[in-house]
Amino acid sequence: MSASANLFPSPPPFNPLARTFAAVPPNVNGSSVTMPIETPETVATPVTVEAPLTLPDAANLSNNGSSVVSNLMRVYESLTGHGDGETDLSNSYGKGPSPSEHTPLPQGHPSNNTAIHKSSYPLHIGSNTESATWSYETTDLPYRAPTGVNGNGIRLREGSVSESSDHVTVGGRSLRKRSAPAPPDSKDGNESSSSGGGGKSSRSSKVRRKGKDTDGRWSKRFTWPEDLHRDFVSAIFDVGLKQSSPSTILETMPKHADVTSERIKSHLQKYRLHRIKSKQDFMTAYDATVRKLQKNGTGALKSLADAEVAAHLMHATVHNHPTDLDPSQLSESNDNASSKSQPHQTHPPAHNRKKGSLPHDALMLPQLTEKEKNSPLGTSMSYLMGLFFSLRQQLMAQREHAALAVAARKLSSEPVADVFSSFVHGHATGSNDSGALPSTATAVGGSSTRSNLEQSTMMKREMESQMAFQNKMRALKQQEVNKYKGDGFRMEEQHQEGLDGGELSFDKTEHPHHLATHESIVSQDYQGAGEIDGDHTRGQQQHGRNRGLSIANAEEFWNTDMVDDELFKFLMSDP
DNA sequence: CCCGTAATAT
DNA sequence: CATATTACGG
Repeated sequence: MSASANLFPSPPPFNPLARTFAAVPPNVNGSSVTMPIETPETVATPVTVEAPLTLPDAANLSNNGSSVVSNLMRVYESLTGHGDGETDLSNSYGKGPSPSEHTPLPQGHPSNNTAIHKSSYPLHIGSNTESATWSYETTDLPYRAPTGVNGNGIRLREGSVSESSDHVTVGGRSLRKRSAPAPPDSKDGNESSSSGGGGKSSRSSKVRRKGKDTDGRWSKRFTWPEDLHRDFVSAIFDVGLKQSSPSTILETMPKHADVTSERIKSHLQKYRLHRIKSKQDFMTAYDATVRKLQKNGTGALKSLADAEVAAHLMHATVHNHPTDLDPSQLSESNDNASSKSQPHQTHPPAHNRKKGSLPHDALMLPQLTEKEKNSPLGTSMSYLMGLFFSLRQQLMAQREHAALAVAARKLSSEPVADVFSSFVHGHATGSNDSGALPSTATAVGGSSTRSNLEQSTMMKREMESQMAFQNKMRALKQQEVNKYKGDGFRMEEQHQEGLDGGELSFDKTEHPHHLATHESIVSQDYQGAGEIDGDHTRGQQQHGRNRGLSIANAEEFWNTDMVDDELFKFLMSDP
């Protein structure tokens, strides 16, 4: 009953946003990703998904409210679909399924669930969150509420469903305002503050007051709805954390009545704090684990969670361990029914697949279960998928560009595409992949070093992963933008010149190849989006054995800069 | 006035 | 306890 638990709901990484992206010329030939449908109990049936995305040109990718990040998040959810949440969805919210056309997912897509809360969102893709589970209610108002209208994101107290209709419009008057800081004894009845004395803030309050004692009472305290939070984060991404200030964010973020600079200021503060704490927690756990690993073999591990997983992967990598992380450890999954066979492996055509090496299969994207989605790995997976799709988009776009611009030239299409597929194919899953990703194992026995990370709340988790994600995306975005510049797109040099805003550079990173603790890791991942520093250390470091991007190693993959350099070089390999 | 941080309130 | 709101100092 902890009401508090819901304040910042810790939902699956991302909520399903409508799969609204409508018609996109399926003409997109080329690679399609094959994803095995994997219902917890049902065995997979391969399905090829045409990513139905529309790719605005580079320009569109960057501005207001249409941050790549949030878009991708939607994209992923859409593609992945939230399982027809057997029950939960019951929520009547989206009762009147907005007339909007959902492009039905490619036939056979597991989730044909509906329950989409439509509403116009910045980009064509989006829609609002349909919050079946989380308690907070987001306003129905379309995001950009017509100025003046108060679309309040104010949280509604317990249970009652908000009707957009009734408006508690309270005439301006701040409900409480505390005046003098300290006079120990003087306790002002703050109830009806006299705006007179102490404070000089002549704030035109926009605070709503509780309408009645009865159920529907507005909570005075504003809580950031998930939507806004995302926009917020996206904004940070766009502008860069270090550049982030209430004002900048405010500009970057889609306008919303309830978002004031002060709110942002506050939120930002919290955001930063969380970031720090998360980083510390992670590093601590990571270090600890690494030490253990150095001593005892990997075998000694009883549980793997979060940082431990990372550490483990790292360790394995360094020691050239073929592939470990036996699924057995990781998955404490609840799959009771299916005992042995791992459904996820839908074996395509044929071919004898050797253990370590994969033939030219299509990239198999596991259908994540709810539980998995919440797990660190699952989350990472999500991002990765988003990344993939995004990249695909980019490629398509580039093809078009190329085709148009230089129809004559032969460099029109071919190269790029192949590179991509080779990437996808060549490095797909290692032997272990098994869609069964860990759901953050719970400590076994007594040695539980409960890392707070496990209990992470949305803020935390989302931030962490998003930061990592954002770093990557930022890089990608930047590169793309650079390319599009001048239209002729030559990839020669990327004299990075920040696009709007300033120069951005992602992580400066070093990749000591030793058993690294802190230093290396820290500098990589958690640097946070938009951290800028003068130093542009192009990742010239070679990632020795990193070449194989196995999905299984999502974490590692994700936490490495390899993506920025290697991958891109790979994908966009220029002539 | 804008920001970041610390102190409070909820 | 976590998060939002205010106060305060640069």
